Amino acid sequence: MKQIQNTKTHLIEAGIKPSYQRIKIFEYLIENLNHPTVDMIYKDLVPYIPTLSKTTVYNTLKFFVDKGITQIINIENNETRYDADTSTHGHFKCIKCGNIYDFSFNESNLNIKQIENFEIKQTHLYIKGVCEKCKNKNN
Amino acid sequence: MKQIQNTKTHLIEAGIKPSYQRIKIFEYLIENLNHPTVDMIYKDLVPYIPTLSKTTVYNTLKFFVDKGITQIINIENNETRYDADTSTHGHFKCIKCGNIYDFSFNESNLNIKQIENFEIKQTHLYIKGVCEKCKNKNN
DNA sequence: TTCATTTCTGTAATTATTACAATTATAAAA
DNA sequence: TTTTATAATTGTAATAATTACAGAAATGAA
Ligand SMILES: [Mn+2]
Ligand SMILES: [Mn+2]
Ligand SMILES: [Zn+2]
Ligand SMILES: [Zn+2]
Repeated sequence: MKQIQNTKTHLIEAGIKPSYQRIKIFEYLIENLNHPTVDMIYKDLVPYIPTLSKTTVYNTLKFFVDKGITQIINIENNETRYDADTSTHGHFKCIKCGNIYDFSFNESNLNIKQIENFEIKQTHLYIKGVCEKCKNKNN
Repeated sequence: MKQIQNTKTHLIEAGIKPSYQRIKIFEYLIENLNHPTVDMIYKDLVPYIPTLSKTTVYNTLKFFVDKGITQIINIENNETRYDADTSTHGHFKCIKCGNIYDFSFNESNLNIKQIENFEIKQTHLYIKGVCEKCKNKNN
């Protein structure tokens, strides 16, 4: 994932006016690449921004997604997660500990025949299973 | 996808007592492989089963998933879809017409390094974009 | 038929998300 | 600096999907 030095500059470059809340929410995303939910972001930030509204978190994330600096990760229904890494990469969700791990994969290796003439915008790959840590624990 | 001749037998083989509702819901799934939502299933079946409850549709689908004869397809958050084809296959969602297309892909080609020692239970791949029909329409 | 168990149903509760109007902040114009 | 317009944030209400739960109905054995 491309390293981001300055949050403010990164927001401006994406056409986003860098308000206090937006900066804090985006910084949270790049510091917590564990694919947090709205609720996690809100609960973790509200002690530092007591006036923060959950609606702002929702609105801001939607805005980030529209502007292309955040992507939505759908693994479990009813829990939308967010990722500041917008590159195409895979996610592994451990069914024991719940952790979500990033991994890279080669999209071109998939060589899919049935949708050859379709226009691809986004590719999402996720795997569910048991991570190495949890596998070793249960032995 | 493996062809299912007799719904009743298929349910029994999966350890599911074939009640009237269960048979109808499963038959709906194999006749409508367009990955319906609970709401679609309910709305389409209730004219034929006037006493049907949406809760039954929810419960039955959960039961089918537990017993391994149905899988959940998560593409859009807030819309859980169901698929009687439990084989590992990909889904393409057209952002224009909303149709979901099945496609096959070679899982073994992925050879992902980062999760080599992880135990894989399920692999989900979905692609978003514009299908061939919609692409041609907009020209 | 009786009884126990399973399945189904309807309603209420819960949770995530969105709509919306009011408030606050920002920044340009006077 | 004050005024004014616009944008961002907030809080509450509304919506929608899902789950909890208790009662009714169906099933199947005793
Ligand atoms: Mn990621
Ligand atoms: Mn499918
Ligand atoms: Zn784990
Ligand atoms: Zn289409």
